[in-house]
Amino acid sequence: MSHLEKEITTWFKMNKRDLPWRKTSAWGVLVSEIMLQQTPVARVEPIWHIWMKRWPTPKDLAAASAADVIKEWGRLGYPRRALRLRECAQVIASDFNNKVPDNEIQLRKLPGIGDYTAAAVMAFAFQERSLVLDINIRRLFSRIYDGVQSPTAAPNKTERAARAELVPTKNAHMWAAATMELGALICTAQKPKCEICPVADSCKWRSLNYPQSDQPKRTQAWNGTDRQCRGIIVQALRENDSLTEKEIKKLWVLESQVEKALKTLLADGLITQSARSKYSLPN
DNA sequence: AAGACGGGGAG
DNA sequence: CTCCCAGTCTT
Repeated sequence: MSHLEKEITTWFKMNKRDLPWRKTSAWGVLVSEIMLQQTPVARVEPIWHIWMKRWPTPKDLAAASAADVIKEWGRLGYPRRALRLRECAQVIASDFNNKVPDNEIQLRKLPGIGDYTAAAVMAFAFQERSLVLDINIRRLFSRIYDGVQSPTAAPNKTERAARAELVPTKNAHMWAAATMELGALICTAQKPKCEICPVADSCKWRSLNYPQSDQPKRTQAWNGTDRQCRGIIVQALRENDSLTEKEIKKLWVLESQVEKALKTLLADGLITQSARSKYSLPN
């Protein structure tokens, strides 16, 4: 075991958070990983508990209505994730005997599961060796090894190869969890806590006296008509049971026709009064 | 390779 | 106000 691995895993055992998805089923891990995509831990926790109680296994979620799924998603953001997670549950229920596949290739094919989530499920649900590269881990290694404050927008081949070299043969899942936790709690994007970091002495960024680097350009959330329409529609879904499966799906499948979908909903009286007043819509 | 896609808490 | 968050999917 390398010096760095020892320091980080020792720190992890002493300082890790007691997160509910660290002691749950593979399905529970998968649900948490989808919810955690671009979404802070603190906001996910309460919703995760509600989902696991209501839909304890894939087939339970597979049987839920799209409207209920959107409603229970609450304010997590990116509500299409909720629909994809439901599709994912339907595939697992029908094609995988209601069991989350323990194979990265098959996981990667499921809707809403990309490189990160497939690797994370392998590590955290099945304790298998995989290359987990989330923003926390990427930032940690960017600083320690590259001396750069912030990682690039997306991992490239070079980065993946370099980080794959670091993944230990034994207890790779703990390496993933520990580096992620260190990135999330100590090696933070803003005001990192270097004075209490267990590997500060090994950090190139620190030894270079913290050179600044531009944050990769993040695409601005678009504030056009379509987005406002989607907000109205989601609002209506949260308050209204009348939307059909087909109508809901149309909102995300036909991205360019959201405004048209909204008009349909208005015409059919499916937009609630509170949504009308919130968005100053005509009655 | 670049954009779209949510929402809210922190500074 | 800007920045950030256990990314994914589509041009």
